[in-house]
Amino acid sequence: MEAKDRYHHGSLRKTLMDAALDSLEKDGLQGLSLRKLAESAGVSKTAPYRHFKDKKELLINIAADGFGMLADRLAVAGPADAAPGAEATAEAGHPAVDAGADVMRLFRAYIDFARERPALYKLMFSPLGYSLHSEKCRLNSERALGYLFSAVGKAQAAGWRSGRETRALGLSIWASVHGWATLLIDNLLPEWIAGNGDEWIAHAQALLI
Amino acid sequence: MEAKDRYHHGSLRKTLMDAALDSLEKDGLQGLSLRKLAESAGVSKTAPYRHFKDKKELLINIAADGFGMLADRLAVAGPADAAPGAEATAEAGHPAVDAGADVMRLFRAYIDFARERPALYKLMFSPLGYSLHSEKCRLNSERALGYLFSAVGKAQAAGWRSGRETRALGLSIWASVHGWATLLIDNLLPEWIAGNGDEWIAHAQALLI
DNA sequence: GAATAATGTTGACGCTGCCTACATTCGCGA
DNA sequence: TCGCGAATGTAGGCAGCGTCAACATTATTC
Repeated sequence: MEAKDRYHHGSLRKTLMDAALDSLEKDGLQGLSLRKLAESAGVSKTAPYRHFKDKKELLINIAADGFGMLADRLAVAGPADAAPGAEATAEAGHPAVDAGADVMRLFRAYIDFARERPALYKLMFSPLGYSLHSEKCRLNSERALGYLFSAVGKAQAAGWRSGRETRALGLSIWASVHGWATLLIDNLLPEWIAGNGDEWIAHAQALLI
Repeated sequence: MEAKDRYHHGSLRKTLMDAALDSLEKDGLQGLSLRKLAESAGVSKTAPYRHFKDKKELLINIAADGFGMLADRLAVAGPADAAPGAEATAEAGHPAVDAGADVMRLFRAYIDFARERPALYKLMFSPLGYSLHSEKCRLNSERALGYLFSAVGKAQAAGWRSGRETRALGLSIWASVHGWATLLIDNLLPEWIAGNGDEWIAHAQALLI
């Protein structure tokens, strides 16, 4: 925006991260190259190495942010009593009526996120196993899963599948939602369900409800 | 094995496919390069292009074979009456007792396959969307899923979750098993479940049973 | 046996990640 | 205010990759 001809960029790290996210959305993980990012930031091809040890480290940071975004989404879509101004609905008091509904809302939010940012979601769960090597990745993913697990626990307390161990049920739900997300993203489902709509929900409920 | 100095390889295509599968298991998709495959086959770097249009076409064929292998696995692990010599158990006649057991056996076989050949499994469901672009891929994957769906249908006929639509339930089961497979493969589960053992089964049953 | 198709080779191009050596600028302590 | 070290950016180069075009060799077929 300002003088472009100064030696130091000023905020190259953030610029590269933003550009990487854009590139991911546009061309996928395949099309993301450090050199292109550098060029788009108006900087030489090796400048990125002052901020990231290598390409993998950049991607790990992107993935970590992705888990953060997912966690934020789930937080917003979480159980009513976790959202601000929830006391009202709590007072209204129909606790056990739609016990599974909260879980289903998270399920939905999770998949919405994955479908909005498919390349990012794939990166987050990519072959390189990013989430294991980064503390930030681990923390954010644990936060995201935390919302899911606590919703499952509360739903159980309200009578939904109360017989099962919460830990086991939570992991099963996670596996299920992750499976749906990847199948939807990769367009592996038959046409009568793979559209952009919510037809998948009716099917997913066959197992969940 | 024989004279190595003849101009034509004789079975380069198959050799390349085998080498590709090996490379996949050993170094993952990342480490697979056409040039290395060519060299391991004792052939020049561009020779593979006489048998595959490009790298992607090779991988699509590998993926198609993978779906074939998966289908074979599921066929063997399928409902007892589909296996040879099953009349005996059928005569014994406890049809509805463990209606979900057949589904669970397929579930197990599916995940065993994925864990034995993680790189191949990931390729089969990789970002490139292989299964869509190849007839062989599509047919083999449909065969594999066919076993799963028919097991679900039979289990329903025997009383297991009989209220649900088979198509929806089958897809949900597939999403679930696929989710478990990828989470296990990528080591994203907590240590207390991610071992090589079958601890995951107890957890998966929390949703399935 | 000659024409033709199938198969393999050579050399090159552009792209990539990343290394080493060097240049510029920033920020802090004297 | 100066100067020095740290932070940041640049230039050039290397090896590996997928792929293309041109050419060589062998198999097949009339």
